[in-house]
Amino acid sequence: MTQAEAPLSRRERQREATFTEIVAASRALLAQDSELSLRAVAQQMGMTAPALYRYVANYQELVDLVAFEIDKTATALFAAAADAYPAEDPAARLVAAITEFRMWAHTHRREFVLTFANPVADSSCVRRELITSATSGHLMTDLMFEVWADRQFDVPALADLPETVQEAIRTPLMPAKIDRIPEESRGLAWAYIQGWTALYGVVALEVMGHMDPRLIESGEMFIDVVTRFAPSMGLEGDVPRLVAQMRERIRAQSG
Amino acid sequence: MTQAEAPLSRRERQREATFTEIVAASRALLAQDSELSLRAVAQQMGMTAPALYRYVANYQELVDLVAFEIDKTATALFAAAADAYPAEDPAARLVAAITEFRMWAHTHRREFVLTFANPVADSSCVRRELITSATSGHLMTDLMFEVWADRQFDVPALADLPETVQEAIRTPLMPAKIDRIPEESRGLAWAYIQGWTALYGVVALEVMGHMDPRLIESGEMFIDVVTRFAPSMGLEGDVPRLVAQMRERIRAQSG
DNA sequence: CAGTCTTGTGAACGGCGTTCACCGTAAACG
DNA sequence: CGTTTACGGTGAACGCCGTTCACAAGACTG
Repeated sequence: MTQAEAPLSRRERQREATFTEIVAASRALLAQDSELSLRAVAQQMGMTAPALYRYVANYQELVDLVAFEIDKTATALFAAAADAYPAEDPAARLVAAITEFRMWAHTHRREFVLTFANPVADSSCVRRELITSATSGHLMTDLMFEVWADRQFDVPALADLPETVQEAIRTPLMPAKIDRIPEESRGLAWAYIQGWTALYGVVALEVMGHMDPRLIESGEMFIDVVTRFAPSMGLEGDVPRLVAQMRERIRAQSG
Repeated sequence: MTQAEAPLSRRERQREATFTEIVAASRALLAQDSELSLRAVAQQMGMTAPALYRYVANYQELVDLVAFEIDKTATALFAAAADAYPAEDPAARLVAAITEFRMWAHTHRREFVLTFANPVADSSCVRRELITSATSGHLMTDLMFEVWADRQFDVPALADLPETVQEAIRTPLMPAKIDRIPEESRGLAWAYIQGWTALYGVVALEVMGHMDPRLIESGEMFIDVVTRFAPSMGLEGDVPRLVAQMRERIRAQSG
């Protein structure tokens, strides 16, 4: 915004490169299920730990940074899954992204916990700032908006919602691209948060292992949650095919 | 079971006492927001860290032990909250316990994360064993059973549920006292897991801070989740008074 | 009494986040 | 051009952590 073009000086480019290398090294560690530590990251880059403090204020900031980056690349996966379905079928696209989210969470437990189940440090500016611009939130809201544009399902009128909810929706702090939503349908944002809450509940419970292993493996609770939420998006009739779609994706992974 | 009476020898009593002191020291640390570490626990007890290894195999086992104990004492709180309402009003009792759970989670973030949002270590026997006998699960199932006994709301027929769900319900690994449920109503267990998943979603999201602070503070999403779940328990007509009950409890804390 | 088993200790190892003094070198400046 | 400055790195150190191990003192057992 402030800087239209970026006349990155040599130094700045170097610095940028190191930043991305830090993230890459961190993700490599997580991928190979090693512990994420400053020393380990430094070693992976052929540096020593104190050097990292030139780029990051402390350990927590590294975690936040990595979490944000994970969210970004994971979101690309979800988007790709959605793009396997045509724009004319927004319901299938939304379900595809959601299912991909669930599968990703299971194949990337560490990353999931880091990104979505990490108690956001009290007022840690860095994280808050990043969370506000979280990209997975944007994608999901977008996909849900498309479903709404297609089906025009009922959303609660703003006036019917509790005051604090109205405030939260009117000036959202969390990731949401509500600018496309017409004023009279801002209740859609509330529906979005409802859906995200439900989705988060199953997936987190599954990933944390606080659920019957057989239910986790089959994914039936996940399917059930989506199924119960679908009608509120005007998708009653689509439930069978959407369930089939989810089952297929789940089977693809386990088989 | 195997030992009817307990002729606890002096040594055994001493050992038992030390065990409870370990848990107490750990909880004290958590309460004062200190880090939970073997060394800290030992110091709190006037011991040295290695001594703890006489009681606990490793750090994770201490955590599991403490988590189980936290669940136990927290459950007592939830039960007490339920007991503020008469047995003739099982809906109010259930809602009271659930609301208390939510409030407790907020006032005991650390404990909540430790107990309910801790990735259960892969096949760590200790934890699995304890989880199976988790007491909060028992309480909630009981309270929900009472609602069912009162309202006789519809539950899915076992035959209508996916196979893996049937298995999971017939031989539950998770905490649930299903013995009181008549054979033809075992679907109630499924309804219970649905409810727990929804509840877990909001509360975890709130506690982790991955939600608009204003929604967290007002608790409106929590209320919304309960409200949307109530009809499936035959509580459509009770929603207004139950909402009032929740709002009162929430206000009592913040105000 | 002697012997064993239990429960504690202190020292040590390796690893962690973090700080600090220090040093080359690349950029910026006059 | 030379000089100065600031950046990005180092190694050593501090105080934590979980964990191991040899060892000692005490309590039970026969």
